[in-house]
Amino acid sequence: MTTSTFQAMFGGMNERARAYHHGDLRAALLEEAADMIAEAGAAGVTMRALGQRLGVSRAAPYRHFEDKDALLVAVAAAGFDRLGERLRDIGAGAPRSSVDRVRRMGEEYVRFALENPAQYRLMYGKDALARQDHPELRTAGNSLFEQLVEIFRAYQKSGRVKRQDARAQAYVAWGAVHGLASLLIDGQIMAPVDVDALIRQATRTMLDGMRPQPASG
Amino acid sequence: MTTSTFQAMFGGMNERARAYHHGDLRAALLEEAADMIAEAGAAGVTMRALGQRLGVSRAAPYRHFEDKDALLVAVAAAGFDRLGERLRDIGAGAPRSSVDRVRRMGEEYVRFALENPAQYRLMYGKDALARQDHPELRTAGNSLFEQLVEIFRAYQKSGRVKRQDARAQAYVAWGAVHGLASLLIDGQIMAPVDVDALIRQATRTMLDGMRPQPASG
DNA sequence: TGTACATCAGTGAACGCGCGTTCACTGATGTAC
DNA sequence: TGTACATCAGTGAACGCGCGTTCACTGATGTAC
Repeated sequence: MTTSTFQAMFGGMNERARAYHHGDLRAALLEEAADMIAEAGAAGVTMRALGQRLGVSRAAPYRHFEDKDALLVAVAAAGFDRLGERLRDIGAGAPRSSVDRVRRMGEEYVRFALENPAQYRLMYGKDALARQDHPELRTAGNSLFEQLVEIFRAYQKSGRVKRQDARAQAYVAWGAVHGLASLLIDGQIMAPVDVDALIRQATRTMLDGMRPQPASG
Repeated sequence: MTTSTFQAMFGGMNERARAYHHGDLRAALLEEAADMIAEAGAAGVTMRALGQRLGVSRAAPYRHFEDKDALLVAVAAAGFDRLGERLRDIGAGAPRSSVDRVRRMGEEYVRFALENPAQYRLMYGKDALARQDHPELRTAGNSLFEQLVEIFRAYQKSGRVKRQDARAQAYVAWGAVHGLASLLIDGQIMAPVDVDALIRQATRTMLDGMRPQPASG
């Protein structure tokens, strides 16, 4: 049974992978864990199932990660990197107006959450707090936020946004997209809704609210 | 040991409560569960500890709630009721401008979450989705949202907000306060921040962004 | 006012489950000479 | 080119834990007559 599972899983791989040593179990663990998270949430990841799915013993993952938490931290950190890259790509894309660029980034942020709900929760949910003592995760999360602050700092130069503490602006903007993303992935916003339109409206509202206002109550 | 715990817990209560029958175990369970949630989150509630803390056997709670989920549903529903009441109180308070009223409601919403983080998560977190098949919870949640939609419908009459789908506006506003609340209670917004100022800025930005705009890009 | 009885709200012991993790081990690999 | 050996990455069995829940039971309560 172990043999057949093994063959089924690695039949297409090179000889090396078939051997006693896996080849690159660490990378495979990260990938498989990300898949399990996508399928059943972070709580659905068990070290036992993880080994089994890779055709490896239960104890094998412990050769590569100190414990389950360390594994989840690595997956979450990878998520921060991916999201950061997607936002950077938009910033570096074809030249557009600065408002447009920031708005697109906000929309992209929500889209990332919708495409990777469980991983997003892993990155920003309450349990992420308990993992803040892993420096790897803290760094990844912080640097993504600093990226956001930089965006607002640059944005202020356009005159399309109030000149005030960019950090506070970043928090407000982050709150808006994070809130919409959370409501959507947690099933709080029900069926007959045009999600794309809602995302656009939310980011637009937030940016409009940050524009320098003519004197008015 | 059981005896002394019992006396310690009920020493101050009337004779009835000391007896074999608890008196009002159902209400006591709800209250104690809410306390446990506040202390250790919803995941920290165990049926065993619950019984023990009330000086009652492990099995006793099952006389009043079909299972653990039913108990949590009841606690969450109570949360919706409390939050709804707090928002209604503001609406019914001393007359103010309509902007001011809505802004205060937004701030109150975030404050509720900050004061009851674990219960708030229970109400709106991902596991709430799995409990949507309990009609009690669904109703409580929906009616709070409808309350929010009504607020925007009334608010539109003031001319201080764009006349458009009040439902979509409600989602956007909800997203903004929910996002800020979530970031705060999940520890994503770090220390040197004036939380009250941030809450004010976020609700204000959101409402400013909803104002009818003079023609402009 | 007294009694039989149905019903209700407890008890306490136990079942069964899935989990993270550890342990002594063994096979494979790479390297020094 | 061959060999001894250290090291690394696996194995598989087991430990121990806390949990939700069930079960047969018993004491307390309320009610019909």
